[in-house]
Amino acid sequence: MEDDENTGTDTGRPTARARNRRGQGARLRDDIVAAAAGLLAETGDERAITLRSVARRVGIAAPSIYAHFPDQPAIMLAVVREAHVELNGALRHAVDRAGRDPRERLGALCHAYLTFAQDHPERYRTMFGGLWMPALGESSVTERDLTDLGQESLALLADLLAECVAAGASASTDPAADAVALWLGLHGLAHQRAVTRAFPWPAGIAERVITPLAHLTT
Amino acid sequence: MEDDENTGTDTGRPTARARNRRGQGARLRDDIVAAAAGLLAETGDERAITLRSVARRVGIAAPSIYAHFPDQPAIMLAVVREAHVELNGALRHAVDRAGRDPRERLGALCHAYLTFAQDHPERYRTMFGGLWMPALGESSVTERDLTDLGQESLALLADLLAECVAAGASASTDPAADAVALWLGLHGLAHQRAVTRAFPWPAGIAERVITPLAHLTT
DNA sequence: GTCATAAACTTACGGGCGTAACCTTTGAGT
DNA sequence: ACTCAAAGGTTACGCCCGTAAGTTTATGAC
Repeated sequence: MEDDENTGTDTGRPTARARNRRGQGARLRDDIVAAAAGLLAETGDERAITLRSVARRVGIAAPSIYAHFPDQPAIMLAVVREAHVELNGALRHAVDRAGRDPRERLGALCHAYLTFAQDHPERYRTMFGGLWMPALGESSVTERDLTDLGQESLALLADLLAECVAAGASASTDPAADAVALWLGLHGLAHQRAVTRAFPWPAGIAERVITPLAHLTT
Repeated sequence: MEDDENTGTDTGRPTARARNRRGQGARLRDDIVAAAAGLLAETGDERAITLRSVARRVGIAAPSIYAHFPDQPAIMLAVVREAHVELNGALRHAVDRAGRDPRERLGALCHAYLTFAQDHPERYRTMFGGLWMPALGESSVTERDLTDLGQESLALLADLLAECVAAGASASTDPAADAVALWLGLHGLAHQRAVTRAFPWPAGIAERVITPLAHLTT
């Protein structure tokens, strides 16, 4: 039936991959991460990211992953790291495009955050859903690896909020702490949107969250 | 080595279960849900809830679950439903104990919500994390089953916020919509706490979220 | 007592998974 | 030209999973 040489085991490798050059072994690492990210985007289910499925997609044998990742959680961590880099880039880009008014810059940041989550729900869920970490002690991923992840975007948010305070656009008395509160509101909205598409959202829910939490002056 | 009669297959049934009486077949259903909930609480990983693991814990054979649940997602839904009932009970209890001052009643509700999430992180994650639903079209669980789940507690929150407005304790102009915003803030905090224990929480983060979102008057 | 039937069991198949142990290709340096 | 290690492949073991098909047990109505 199949004219292929599927003689025995599960070498379900559709795209035979060209072997890398001598020093280029690390390029496979990036391909593995990209494949995992693609798998996540297509299936929307992080359970679909398994050593074998990733290997199949890359076009390599499953054990070949061991040379680059000790674990499946390690792959996850790499995917999440990359996603955070992308998120931070999108946030910075949005802030830069927003001009100089601190209030508009903060608004741009918040909306870019929400847009990112809405455009890539499965990625957002994986970044913050924390499902792949319960087996933490058994995996190669440490707790520090996780806590450091969101700090950059949070710092960006805190900076912009402080800008708003300095410009008189926000009445916050503790921008660093209120930035956390604001982020929590954004996260709640972003996460819930990423989880259930069907929810009776009131109109203008984003502003209803952002304006009070940022203590924006009317 | 094992003096047990493990003759062949995986009937790893440690606690031989007494067969139910004629009309009491539905009691096993409750036991299944309880076992799944226990499994979730102990492992903290909803992936650990599988047909076979649940069956092992109940003390029945895996296929016997089919008589009560068509799916593994169906078990999940039952667990989440029960958890929501429990949450609503806890919220009501807290509100009742809080006396008559609307503002204190609202505060009690919010803190009870956060406490529930902190006391049962894995349950909270499962209730709102939405990991078990990606394979939605393939399972017996419909989208309606999910959207209806949080409505009761949300309605309770909206009622209390309206009470606060009536008593002059809140400046909200649209309690129903602001209740959603307030819930999102609570959810963001609760979820993040349920996901990562290690996070640089500022002091009084809960009030920092609740007070602005509820538009509480100082 | 008998006996239909609810309640649950047994067996078995096919598949996916992680990973240990070993083997092959290939290109760079000599 | 030859080697040798990097990069990756092969095979295989053991485990767990969902579920289809048929079978046993014991309860309660007659």
